[in-house]
Amino acid sequence: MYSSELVKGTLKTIVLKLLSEHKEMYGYEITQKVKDLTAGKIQITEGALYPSLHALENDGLLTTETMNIGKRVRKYYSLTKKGKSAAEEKISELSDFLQTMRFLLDLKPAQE
Amino acid sequence: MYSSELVKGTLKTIVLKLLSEHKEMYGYEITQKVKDLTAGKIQITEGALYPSLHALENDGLLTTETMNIGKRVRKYYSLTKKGKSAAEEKISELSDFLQTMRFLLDLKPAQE
DNA sequence: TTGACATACATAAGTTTCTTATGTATCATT
DNA sequence: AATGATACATAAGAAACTTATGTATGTCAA
Repeated sequence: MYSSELVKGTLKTIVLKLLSEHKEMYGYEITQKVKDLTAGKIQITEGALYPSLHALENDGLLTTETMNIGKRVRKYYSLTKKGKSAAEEKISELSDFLQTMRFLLDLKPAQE
Repeated sequence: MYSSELVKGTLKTIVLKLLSEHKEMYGYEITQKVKDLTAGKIQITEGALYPSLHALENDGLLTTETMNIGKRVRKYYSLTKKGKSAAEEKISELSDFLQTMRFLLDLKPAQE
């Protein structure tokens, strides 16, 4: 598990990335997918995810479709057109950021 | 410039990394170094840096030495022994995290 | 058959870590 | 003498979480 400050800030981008690969996913599914893909190193809590999904929907990046599974309800999220381009931007920004951070971490000792 | 949520959470690790390469640095120097190294893409504000430095010092990871430059004061920070091992841990955690995030971003569309 | 755990949604209070604003002061340049 | 860079500092407010709690269904083992 990574310290939470690190993961903080990447949640929405992760969600947008997953939805750009999966057409539609529901909240709980997203938490499990991330957990699986990262071997448990990133665990999205529901307290973080649901408000985040609601915010993305409010911003018009996601639409929802509610399904009844037996007596339970599932809310499937998918990218809107706006969401697709936002996803691309966010993903590319994060990608760029990762490279910059990689560069910083690879610095060699300054001769002093 | 990256959106601030992204950079959030990496500040202390960046500081520890720089100090593990430079023996001693003062606050303003750190802000300039990061700006230079990242071509302005990461700009650490003083409102973020100074409290963060104070916290690291409080946790026993940094020690300070005050220098007089003309009539001005500079506060040089350097890693303590505890700071050195904390730096290694933080850097390796961030490095691991970057790899995990890279993996997530490289995912291909799931056949659906 | 009941207790534990997984599935599935949701929200609210509290915390951390920033941003933004402000303050003080020195130094160099125009 | 005014501007911008250098150099420290702190405080109020915002953002994005964590932690706790609530509701409810489904599954499985003892």
